[in-house]
Amino acid sequence: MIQLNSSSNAFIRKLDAFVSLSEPEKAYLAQITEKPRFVEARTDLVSEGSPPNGVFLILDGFACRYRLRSNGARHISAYLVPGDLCDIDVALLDQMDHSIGTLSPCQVVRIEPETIQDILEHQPGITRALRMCTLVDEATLREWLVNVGCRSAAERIAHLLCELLVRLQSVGLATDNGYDLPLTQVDLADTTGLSNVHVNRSLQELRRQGLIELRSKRIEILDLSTLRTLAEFKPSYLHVKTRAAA
Amino acid sequence: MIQLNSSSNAFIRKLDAFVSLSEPEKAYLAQITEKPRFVEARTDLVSEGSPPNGVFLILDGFACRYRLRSNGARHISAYLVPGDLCDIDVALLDQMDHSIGTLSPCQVVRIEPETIQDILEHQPGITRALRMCTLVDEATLREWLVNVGCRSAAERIAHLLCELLVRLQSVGLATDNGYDLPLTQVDLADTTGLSNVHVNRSLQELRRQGLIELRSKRIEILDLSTLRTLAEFKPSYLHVKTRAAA
DNA sequence: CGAACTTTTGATATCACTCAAGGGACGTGG
DNA sequence: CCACGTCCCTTGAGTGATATCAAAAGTTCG
Repeated sequence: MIQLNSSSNAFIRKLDAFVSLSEPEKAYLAQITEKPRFVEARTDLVSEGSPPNGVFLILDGFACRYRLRSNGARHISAYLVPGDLCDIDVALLDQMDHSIGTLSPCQVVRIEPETIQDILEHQPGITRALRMCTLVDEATLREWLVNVGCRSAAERIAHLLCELLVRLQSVGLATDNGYDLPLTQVDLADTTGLSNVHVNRSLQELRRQGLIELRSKRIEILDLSTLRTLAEFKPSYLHVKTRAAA
Repeated sequence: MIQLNSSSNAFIRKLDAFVSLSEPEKAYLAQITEKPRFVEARTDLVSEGSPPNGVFLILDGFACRYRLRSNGARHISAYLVPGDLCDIDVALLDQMDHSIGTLSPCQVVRIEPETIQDILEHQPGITRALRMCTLVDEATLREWLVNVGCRSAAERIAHLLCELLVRLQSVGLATDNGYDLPLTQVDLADTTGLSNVHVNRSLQELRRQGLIELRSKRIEILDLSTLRTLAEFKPSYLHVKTRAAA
């Protein structure tokens, strides 16, 4: 288990893992993130079509980027887990091309455009870490595209579960093999491009093979090695120093 | 037809459309991009696993980002068309998590890390334009994910064709309804997550409906409005001032 | 003119979807 | 504390879109 510093939070831990922040940098980040706001599940933080206004940082809970099709179908294109920040350059655009909403109850900080500007101008270390975050977000998006584009249902789900294990471990929110997963099967379906019925059956298949245990929003990965092989999961795209090298 | 300035190229045209470059900025970019290199089709510019070294700019032809699965399957996660530059911050990472290769014969410029550094430090206007390019690339990736995740075969292909029309128009390489498309049906299959056989049948379906004409690497869109409706294509994610508003 | 690649066609197989309904779990109000 | 509603998970049956395999026809290019 990663030992949590009381003055730390998921965001600081995540950035620190990328660039080894100095104490003043940590203090700066702690000050910015000190008053999180509670947001209920299934609430939009940013809506498609609206002008971007500041940037959101998730400190607890799961949020996502998503789009709605005209037939009502939702597609989730990214998860925002604790420590994740939406794009720092988003102010350059005149309107959002997707929405951001919570999936579970969340602790959220909204960062003002002026603060972002201040970081970009006067905090090179933090800026560097944030740029790396953006690159990793992009790599993750590419990985999801590959996932949906050419893997079977069970493989897609397995890949997603492996990815979340690494991401949550890197912010101290997962044990060696398990983590809280506050998503419904419908959420997973909208993420993987499958129907909820088929997600259900694929999860059962993973359980039947003894790879995972999943109930009441908690997952334990019973056989990580086989699950990784099945999903062809190679964590390098996350650019995290994994504790257990693949 | 967009009238091409002889001192201009696709890259300058693209950036200029985002931020209205000054003459000195255009001159700076012209100087950087003055000696393109010819690269044959199906050649890697950057390989997965290798450390990034400089950044590539496509001035003519089609390239792509792709990954290979262990079973040999390829998935294409982005097209690089004339004017497109791969990520300016890529030097922050220690190794590439995907490959970049040409699909058709290309004119390519390699930009040194020092040049990128110089731009980021001393060319705020250009930097701003490049940051917008990155945001658009990310939005495009999200759109592709939605495409593969929840559209039918014909819709996916239609969407891709609509996107390319807008992107190529923005750099003066498409007429109102047509452009050169130097891709094989296998390339399209690896992009859309379909089999090449099914791409072929879907293209026939689009032809049969009188929506497109496609032969010998040239596509004419015969009924753009219907094609857009079919694909549910909304070009806002490209953040381009389209000549024909949707 | 032949070799290699690309597109097209046909036949069959399969994965995943849809529709429909039953069974839990959880919270709320009586 | 029970009754009820709601949301989520699960199961079954039937369907459909897309994959796979195989081979023919067309194209490109040295």
